[in-house]
Amino acid sequence: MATISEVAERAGVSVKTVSRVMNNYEHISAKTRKKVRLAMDELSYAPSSIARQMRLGDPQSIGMLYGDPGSGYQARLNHAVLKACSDARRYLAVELFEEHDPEWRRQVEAFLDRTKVQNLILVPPMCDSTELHKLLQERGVRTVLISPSRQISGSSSIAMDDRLAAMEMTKYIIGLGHKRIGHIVGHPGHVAALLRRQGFEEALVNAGLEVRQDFVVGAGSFFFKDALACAEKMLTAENRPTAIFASNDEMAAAVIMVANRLGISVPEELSVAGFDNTSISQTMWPELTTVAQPFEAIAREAVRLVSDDVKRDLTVSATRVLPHEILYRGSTGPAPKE
Amino acid sequence: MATISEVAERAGVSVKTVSRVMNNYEHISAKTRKKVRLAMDELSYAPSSIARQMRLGDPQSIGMLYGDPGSGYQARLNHAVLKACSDARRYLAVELFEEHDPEWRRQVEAFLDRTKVQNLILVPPMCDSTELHKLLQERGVRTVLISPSRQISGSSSIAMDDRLAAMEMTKYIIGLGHKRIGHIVGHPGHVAALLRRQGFEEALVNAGLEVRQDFVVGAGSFFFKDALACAEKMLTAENRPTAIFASNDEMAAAVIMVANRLGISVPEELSVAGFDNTSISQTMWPELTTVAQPFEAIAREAVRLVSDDVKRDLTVSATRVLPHEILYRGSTGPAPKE
DNA sequence: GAGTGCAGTGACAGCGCTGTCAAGATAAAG
DNA sequence: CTTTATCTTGACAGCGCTGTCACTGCACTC
Repeated sequence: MATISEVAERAGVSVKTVSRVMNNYEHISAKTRKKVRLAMDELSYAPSSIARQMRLGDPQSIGMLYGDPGSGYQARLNHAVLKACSDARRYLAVELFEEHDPEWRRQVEAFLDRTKVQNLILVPPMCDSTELHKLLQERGVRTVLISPSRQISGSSSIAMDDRLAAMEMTKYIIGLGHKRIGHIVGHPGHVAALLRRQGFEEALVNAGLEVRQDFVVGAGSFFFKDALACAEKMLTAENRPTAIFASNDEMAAAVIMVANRLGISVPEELSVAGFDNTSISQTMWPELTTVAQPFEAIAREAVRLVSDDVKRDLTVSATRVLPHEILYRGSTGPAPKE
Repeated sequence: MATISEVAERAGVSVKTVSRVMNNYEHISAKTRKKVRLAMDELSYAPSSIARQMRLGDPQSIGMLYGDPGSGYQARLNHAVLKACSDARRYLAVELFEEHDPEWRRQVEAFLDRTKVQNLILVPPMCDSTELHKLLQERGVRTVLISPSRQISGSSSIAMDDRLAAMEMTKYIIGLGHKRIGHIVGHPGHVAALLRRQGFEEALVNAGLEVRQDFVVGAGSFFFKDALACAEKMLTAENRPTAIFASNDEMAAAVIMVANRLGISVPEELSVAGFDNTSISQTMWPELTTVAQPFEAIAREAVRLVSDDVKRDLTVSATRVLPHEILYRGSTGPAPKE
């Protein structure tokens, strides 16, 4: 409601000075600053990001390319970014991005033109498109990548430590007494899937357990449907595993499904663990033990990174790794007695 | 890239005239109009919605309050609205809305102030908040409701015919030869759940089948977890149903889960149908027969409704009902022989 | 006491667009 | 051939904000 000039009038200063206070300009006397702050509070003034953006490319504006939230992961992430912006009182311009659309280039350009966004948050899979990065670089748009498969020079990125988390999860399962543990591998094109597998195998090796190759299976995707066959293969094998750690929640849910069908009870006869803490993990019954991606923290950090403080002199691309958490829920339990 | 003044220059007219052409102003000579159009095309000009919004409340701008997309329904709907705006080249301002947040009022007001949005698309459950409507009315914001539980005077709304769809689905199941059909009721606070139940019962009655009250159960929610018990109750009953129609996909998935556990094969011994066509319906195996909400059409219509053409003289609130579709997939089949 | 430097502030313009008003052009009317 | 009504167009201002530049003090120097 309140406009900047009302604040200025109330504080008895010029409009420009109010602007300076807002943007933490250096050369402002403490007294003036306080006066302005007070006036702003009294009028509960919030700057209009619209007007800011108008000033040809407000460096404050944030954009996000929004993929199809078909997967729980996408949905959670999009939501988290939205929330982080909302909390930070930052305006988020959202644009749909359809990978397969041959028009995507035009779409993105139109988006940038319309919104004059200078900062873009890119989530998977958009963050791995070389073409997209080239376009953005040409246009001088700064990007922050969330869990990219590889570094892009000039972009900082934020991720969690998939390998470590997978290791911890596996260690936990081993700690429950399990000896025969299976893993369902995710999409091999995603680095995350590889890292999770690595962490899994590493934990087994560390514990002196054998890595049975017939217990590390994957169907080339992250999908429920494809995981069904993998789970079936493992669970009908001789000396079947007593625990299965899937590369994501959806596939873990498939394991539970198959176990149900085969009359194997979870967690009594089979422990199941997933990864991501997406909605399906609590939809299932028993609820899935899983790795909680720090979605909220990741999003908050992303917003922070595109903010003023962080100078863009980093030609070196920094990666920030955020801590995860393991959620112990009903789908895992002590290994059954032989 | 191109700005309005470039277009004006190229067309040899004033900036204002270009603006008039864009907005389909009446008194423009055909010749001028054509010239301007041509110049716009040549420069592939797209108006900056930012600048428009700046002109204090661009009536073109659309906003949306964005709920937690935890459920597949929410995610699909949000995505569809986003896509519709993108296709219509309309700028969508998105704001998170947390029902339980005591600060919601402030949040929404700040959002409206910041963005000057004049049109708001409201999806469930936001579209049913009396408080919210009061606030929006005070501020003169026009709203379009998607699948509201009840009419709000002054707002037009868009919905599908839940009752009819449920009837059709049930009729289809009956057509497959099923005689004992169960229904899992959704959240009784949602009108959709009630309508679906009505449609179900109506179809049974029409077919001369008995409505067994022990086969119409609900646990007061739309959740997977709660549906498990309902399914179990029905499936362990004597003379169990040979088909179960759940009020949404998530609960239908739960039915499949329970069936698996009980060694009842789907669809050979039990047909299962859901509602909504959310992602879980294709995540499941067999894939769920379900009612496809016309998400895309609903969203497109919503965008159309907030557009200029439709005058806001409708003090009467019109409801537009969009056609649904039934998706026949693997989870339903002919009734087993007795 | 005049010169230099910088902290602190404001006047002004302009981002891309549209509402207002008024002028010029044309058509209809007298 | 004027007068009036109507159509078509442009000049101008201003939405809320920030970059630029220029100005005022005051603290130092020599």
